[in-house]
Amino acid sequence: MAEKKVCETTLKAWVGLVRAQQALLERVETDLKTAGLPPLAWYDVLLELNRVPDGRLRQYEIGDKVLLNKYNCSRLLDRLEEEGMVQRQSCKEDRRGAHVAITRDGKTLLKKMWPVYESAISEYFGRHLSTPEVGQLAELMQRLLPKPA
Amino acid sequence: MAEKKVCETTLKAWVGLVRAQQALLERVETDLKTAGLPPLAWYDVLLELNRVPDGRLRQYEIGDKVLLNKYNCSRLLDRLEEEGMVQRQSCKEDRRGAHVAITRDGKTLLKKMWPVYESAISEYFGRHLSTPEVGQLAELMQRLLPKPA
DNA sequence: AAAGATTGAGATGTCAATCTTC
DNA sequence: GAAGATTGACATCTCAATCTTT
Repeated sequence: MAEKKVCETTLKAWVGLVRAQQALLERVETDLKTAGLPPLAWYDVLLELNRVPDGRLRQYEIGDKVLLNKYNCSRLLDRLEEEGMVQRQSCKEDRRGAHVAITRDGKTLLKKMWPVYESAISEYFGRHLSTPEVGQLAELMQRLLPKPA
Repeated sequence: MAEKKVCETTLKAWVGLVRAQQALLERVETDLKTAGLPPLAWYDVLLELNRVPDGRLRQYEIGDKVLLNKYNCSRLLDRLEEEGMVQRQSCKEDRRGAHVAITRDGKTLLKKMWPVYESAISEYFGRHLSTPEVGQLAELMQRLLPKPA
């Protein structure tokens, strides 16, 4: 609880970070929508599911990885399941919860979204930074993330 | 329309930027809520109004500065007005729209929110970066913002 | 027709309460 | 009691339609 003051440059960096990321995300979402594709949140969830060998995770694991609270996670998965992108499966080891598995349609959607997403990242983000700059930025962002400990 | 590919480090920086900013904002909002204060969006609007000499702006000017679309701007100002933080005034020069003016209560709220906000920025953001790093970050973010031209 | 702004309807987010299993 | 998850009620966001003035 240090309650320290903040210098002018720090404030400028903070405001820049918030505004830039906000504007960037908005552009990416617009591109996805224009292409008739679902929002980035869908991509995030499907990507995490696709990463693991058996293509399924517990709901709370998804929530942790994608930075979703439990309410939103429940409801986002409702929509994904309704559209057939994931499937909830009862969990033998822990009957409180369920597994969430990516479906074939979910994998197909992932493949359809990536080109649009990648193109947007390049156009609005990568294009404006040099190689050392993205390295530096990646390192700084890593440090700002909450400790996983 | 370059449609370029994106290298691994760029992707890492992008994901880090999104995740870090998301986590940071969430912590700041939590601190404000814990202190019994309204969300950051209120602060942003009131701050912009407080910046200008006569303490009032057209609605679309606020929308531009705070990166709000017109729907949200209308409704956010409804809430601010309902709580007596701003006041809509008819605009003589352009009768399509109105001026939005910050009230005495609005200024008071601004003063109450800042210590909590500043403390959160320091704790979650400034604390983790060196002076040259915040400078670099500010510069990069500036470059990523949409051109004002 | 375009710009500034509002509104209704529907989608999504949030909080507190609840349920089941650990 | 705590963890995983769901649900109802309410807040907020989003889109399309609308209105007025330029």
